[in-house]
Amino acid sequence: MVNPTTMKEIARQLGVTVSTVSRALQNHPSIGLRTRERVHELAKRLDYVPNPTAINLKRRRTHNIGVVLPFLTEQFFSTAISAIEDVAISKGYSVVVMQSRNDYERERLVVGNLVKHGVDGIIVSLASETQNNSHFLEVNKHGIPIVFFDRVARNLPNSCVYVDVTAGAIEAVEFLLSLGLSRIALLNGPGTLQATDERLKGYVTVMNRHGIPINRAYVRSVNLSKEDTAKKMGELLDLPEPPQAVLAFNDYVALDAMQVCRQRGLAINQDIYFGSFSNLPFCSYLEHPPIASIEQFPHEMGTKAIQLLIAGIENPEHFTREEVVIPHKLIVRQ
Amino acid sequence: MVNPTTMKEIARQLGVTVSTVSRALQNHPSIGLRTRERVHELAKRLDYVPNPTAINLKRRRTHNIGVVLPFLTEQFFSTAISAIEDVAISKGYSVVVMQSRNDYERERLVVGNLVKHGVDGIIVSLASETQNNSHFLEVNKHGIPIVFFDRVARNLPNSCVYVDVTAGAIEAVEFLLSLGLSRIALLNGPGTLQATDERLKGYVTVMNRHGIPINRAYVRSVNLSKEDTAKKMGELLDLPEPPQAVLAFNDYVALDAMQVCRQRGLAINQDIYFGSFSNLPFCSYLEHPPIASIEQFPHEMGTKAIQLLIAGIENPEHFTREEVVIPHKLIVRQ
DNA sequence: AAAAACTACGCAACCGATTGTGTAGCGTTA
DNA sequence: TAACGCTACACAATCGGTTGCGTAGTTTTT
Repeated sequence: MVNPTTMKEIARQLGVTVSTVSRALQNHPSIGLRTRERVHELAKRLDYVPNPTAINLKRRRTHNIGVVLPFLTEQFFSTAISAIEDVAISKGYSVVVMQSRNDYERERLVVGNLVKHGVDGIIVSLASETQNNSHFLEVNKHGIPIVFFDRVARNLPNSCVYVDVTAGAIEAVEFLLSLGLSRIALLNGPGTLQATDERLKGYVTVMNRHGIPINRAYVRSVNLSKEDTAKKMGELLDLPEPPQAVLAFNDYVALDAMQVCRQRGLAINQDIYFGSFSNLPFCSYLEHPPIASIEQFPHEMGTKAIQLLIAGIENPEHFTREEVVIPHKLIVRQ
Repeated sequence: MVNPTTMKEIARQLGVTVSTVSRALQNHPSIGLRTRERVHELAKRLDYVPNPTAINLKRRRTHNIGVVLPFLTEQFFSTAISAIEDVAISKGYSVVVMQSRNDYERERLVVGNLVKHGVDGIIVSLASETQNNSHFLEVNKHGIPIVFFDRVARNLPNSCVYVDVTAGAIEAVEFLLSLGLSRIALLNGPGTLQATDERLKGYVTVMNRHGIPINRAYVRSVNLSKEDTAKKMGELLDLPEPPQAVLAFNDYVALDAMQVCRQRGLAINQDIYFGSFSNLPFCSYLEHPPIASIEQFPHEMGTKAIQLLIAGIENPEHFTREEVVIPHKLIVRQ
């Protein structure tokens, strides 16, 4: 069953040395034509597959790239990974995935695993609970390049790829205002996420710009769980003057919030409007989707992230920190 | 920047041999307490991380598991991977993902990559276009265990995990009939997929059971692309006597087909009903979801698949082919 | 006090490749 | 024909660990 065909075996059967076999398989010019042919032939007959581990040991490279993100099941991330995997394969790398589940401890753990595992580089989208970046400093100390995407840590010396969420939030809020909706709530993400601050900043900017006083009760944080979103949305609706529109942290939050609205008999895009981030593909199947969503192009983000990472892996000497801002786009639905 | 601290370096600084360092780090009893402590101390000071590649080479194990499936972006698969990754981590393995994009050639390629990569085992959900399994025989020849899940190849000597789709189809069709709908169409998958046959078998079984003649025009195959689904659904609606209900290959097909219906002014769950497979979570956000869906429990499938695989990796001598049938469940909505 | 038994390491082979260098054997050149 | 140069391999170190076995030096046993 097992097939431990090694160069040594081929060498033994042919009465030559391992180095000859190695060179023959690489078509090294210093090996005679006859010998080369015999080696290739026998290798094929014995189903020889070079041992990648041995080669990695010699080359001090594994051609493995680790990817750490909150949830594989969120389409935003699976789309990004899909793009990452695509580029990786085309460049001869493999992708090792680990999910943090938005849990700081688990993020530490899996990042450590990747280092122990011996990846050549790591791509990370931060867990929402992460407030401490020491585990990444650790990775840097080992000379393993990191690239952050979407949920980035801009205070670290690593490259990152993200969209200008503040600008996106500004566009989204402006759009909602342009519909004549002035009572706009913000169902924001957890305070640990930079993306949360940025959305808030955009929101505040627009409100100020239009001289609309900010209603503190309209601004709420959710921990991204369905339950918390439902609770916070309920609180918004219970307000004496409930919002006419809600800008949600992302489509998942929007959907969960919209469900609460429907349960209370509110008609989406009529009694209440939603704006959100991500523009997830399945929203196109909804009869009443969020009226506007900021597309963040996860495919492009993933692609850019791995390109930066591979560049960093293959040219460590020319490494320079880069911040790539992927253009976002306001998608208005029907 | 780079940190190539090796045992050799530790040994040199401490004036002992590498074997002593190795044993000290493993807390081998034959190493004196004093020496052991000094080694541990220095190792920590130098940020020593054992080189996994070297260890893998010695142990002839990489603790890597390859997973090949059509699309990471389909929630059914990302849920399965998520479960796989979870178990993998808890057992000390890492997951390398590759998507086949339902393309036979790409499947061959990535399976080959995984072998070259040196994974300890592979989990596969077949590409819809795959009609030839020689690439898996190749893998078997190298003694690398494989476990198939969901889209399985039952003619190979490998274990597999799947749901009884035929039984699911039977339940779904029976349910549609119980609603008084007798003109039921089947928007099936590609003929290369075993799952397609099984759905057909279930469909035929119920129709025969109820003495309903099978209308050949009601049974169509789609290649799972949105366009093809739209085309075939359109053809169904153009029939002189269009179906009252459609059993779709999965939720994606159902959604694409439903969209065509809506565009033609048909009300879902009123003018036409849909049954499908997968019960994707986001269907719960739809106002008019497919009335019934067969839940296939991707999380359980993934979990079972990797358990079988790891068992096969760790006890190759007791390997026995297993076919695990995960119980499905008919979900009726609202 | 000599033999036996430990203790605490060192030595060296090994995992499966890659690669720099050394060298027979043969044909060329002068 | 002796010196020289090629061709086509072999030898051996190396990547970074693991592990069986051997053995000084010390302690325990008789």
